[in-house]
Amino acid sequence: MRTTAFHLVTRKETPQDAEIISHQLMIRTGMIRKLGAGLYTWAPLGLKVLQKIENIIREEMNAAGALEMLMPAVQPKELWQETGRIEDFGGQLLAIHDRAERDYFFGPTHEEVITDFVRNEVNSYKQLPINFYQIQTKFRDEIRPRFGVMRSREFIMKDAYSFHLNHESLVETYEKMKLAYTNIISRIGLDFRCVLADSGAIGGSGSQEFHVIADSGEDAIMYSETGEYAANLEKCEAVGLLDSRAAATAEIEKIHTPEQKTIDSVAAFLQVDKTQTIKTLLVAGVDEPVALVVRGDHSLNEVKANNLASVASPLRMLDDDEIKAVAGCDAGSIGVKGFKGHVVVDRTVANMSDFICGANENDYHFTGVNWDRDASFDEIQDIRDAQVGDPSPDGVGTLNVARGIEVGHIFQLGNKYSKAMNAVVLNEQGKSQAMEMGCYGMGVTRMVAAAIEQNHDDKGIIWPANIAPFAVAILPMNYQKSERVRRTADELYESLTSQGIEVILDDRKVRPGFMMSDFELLGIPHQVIIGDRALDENEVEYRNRTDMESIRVSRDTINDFLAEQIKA
RNA sequence: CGGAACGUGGCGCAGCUUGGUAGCGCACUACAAUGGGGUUGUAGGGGUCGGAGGUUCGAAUCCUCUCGUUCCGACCA
Repeated sequence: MRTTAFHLVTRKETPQDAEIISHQLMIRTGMIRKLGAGLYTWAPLGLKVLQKIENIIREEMNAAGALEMLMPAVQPKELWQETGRIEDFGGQLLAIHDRAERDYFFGPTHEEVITDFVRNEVNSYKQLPINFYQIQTKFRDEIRPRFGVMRSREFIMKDAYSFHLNHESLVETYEKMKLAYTNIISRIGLDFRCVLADSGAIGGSGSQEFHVIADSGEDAIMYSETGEYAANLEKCEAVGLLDSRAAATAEIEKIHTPEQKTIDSVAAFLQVDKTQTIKTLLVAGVDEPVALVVRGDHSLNEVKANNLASVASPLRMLDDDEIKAVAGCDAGSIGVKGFKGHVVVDRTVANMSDFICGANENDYHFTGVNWDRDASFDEIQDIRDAQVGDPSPDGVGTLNVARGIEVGHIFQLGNKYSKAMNAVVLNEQGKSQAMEMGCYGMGVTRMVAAAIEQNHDDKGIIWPANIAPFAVAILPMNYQKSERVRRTADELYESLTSQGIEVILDDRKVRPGFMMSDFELLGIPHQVIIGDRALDENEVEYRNRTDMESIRVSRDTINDFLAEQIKA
């Protein structure tokens, strides 16, 4: 490709509305352009990268035995009524209708459609297991799209759905998909981690997420520093920190604590460590208000709380008026002693003694509180966020934290959808049986952004070799006037192209500095600078985008040299 | 959805307080010089100021409504 025949529009200035580096660089290089909130046009340059990622995904999915197909993006509302997921997805569903006022959703995911397809196509256990996938545009009406294509509303996802006669078969395919995902992200060239995850609105029994490690990641990944354990913070088990409850040593005492409304201020006021205090949070429950109790220095894990049977879903904190009605005081003084309602305590809290809590009366706290003697709880649950330094749940090492970008999520769905939609097969005994399902998502457009987050410097993108839009950039100095430079550049271009190497030759009439800056921004892995200066010695210059060190290479051997570099 | 801000050529911004029918940088076009790190000069093209309504002799500027965008919080590939 010659730049004059390509669409290359770079920008020197950082766009004002781009927060993170990948978004900035994608706009500056001209890979994407914004059409509206969370809507992006993929320019030819961006699409090249996107398609490379798609192809890697295809190859690995095919190799893992999955079958590519394509389902409609627009889905009849009736399908969603069958599974009752309209509520789960809520406002994220883009509702549309046709001229006859029939209702549709623009698909945010395709469990319903595939299950409908399979219930009609698959009738016998002999057709199982089977795994279908597609690479397709999805739409989720995100409340807050941001970070360019990292969290856009319209995006491209690879989604796969597997069907099985039994759980063992599901697990087998699940493991295959896990391996395929590992291969895909490795081939793309990114540093990632597979972690335990909450299944959220998709549902099912078990799931794992694939996170590309990057400081700008929206998720916190907890991992054992010395072991194998890794989990999304929202899923990461927080072990109880006290082995057993010490005997009570203090008498309960009501203390006047004027204007002390936060754990920090109460602890400072009473001159105790925050670990001696507890925090009581009131949320809406299924039957009655629920008090969720965590240690003062811990934070409530809302995903875990949301998953509790006694807690109303979605999780909702009581507002000031409700708190007053339930506890008889304001939010800063709630406590467990005398609390009327369902009380859920964190594992750590269950083992505390002589602790401090609110007195359910404004400006008063209790000290020396002890379970059984002074207060009681209904359940012990893991409801807090794990913290750096906590013991790893698998007993190996302690936890540390990293930021991650979720690029993939695999689920063991079980029969949630097949039961709801009556997707059954006849088993060997001729009996009707709901199929077991797995589903496996991967954010294709997000992967592009994640790759940039992980591979850039102050000059621009540094593409991993397997997804670079071009492998080689030929940068001729004074292409327009120097016959010699022009001929050398053209010859090299033809030669590399004929070998199937993707080359971009910058034949624009621009100054050297401009051209070099542009290609540093674009991040093409291998760059060849052709100028009269080196040609005087029958040489050209080679630079690798990673280290940017110039190497003089003979004009006669540059072709082989490049082929070697690309292979390496 | 709650909180904040912004909307002026393709991009980044000034002008708005103290109304008098638009300006700067980048980009773009032409010519010339330059020719190894976003060079320089000259000459150009392009906007009626998000939209609607109002106040006024007169509105980018004041008022009202509306649409859009972005940022901070709860969701997800």
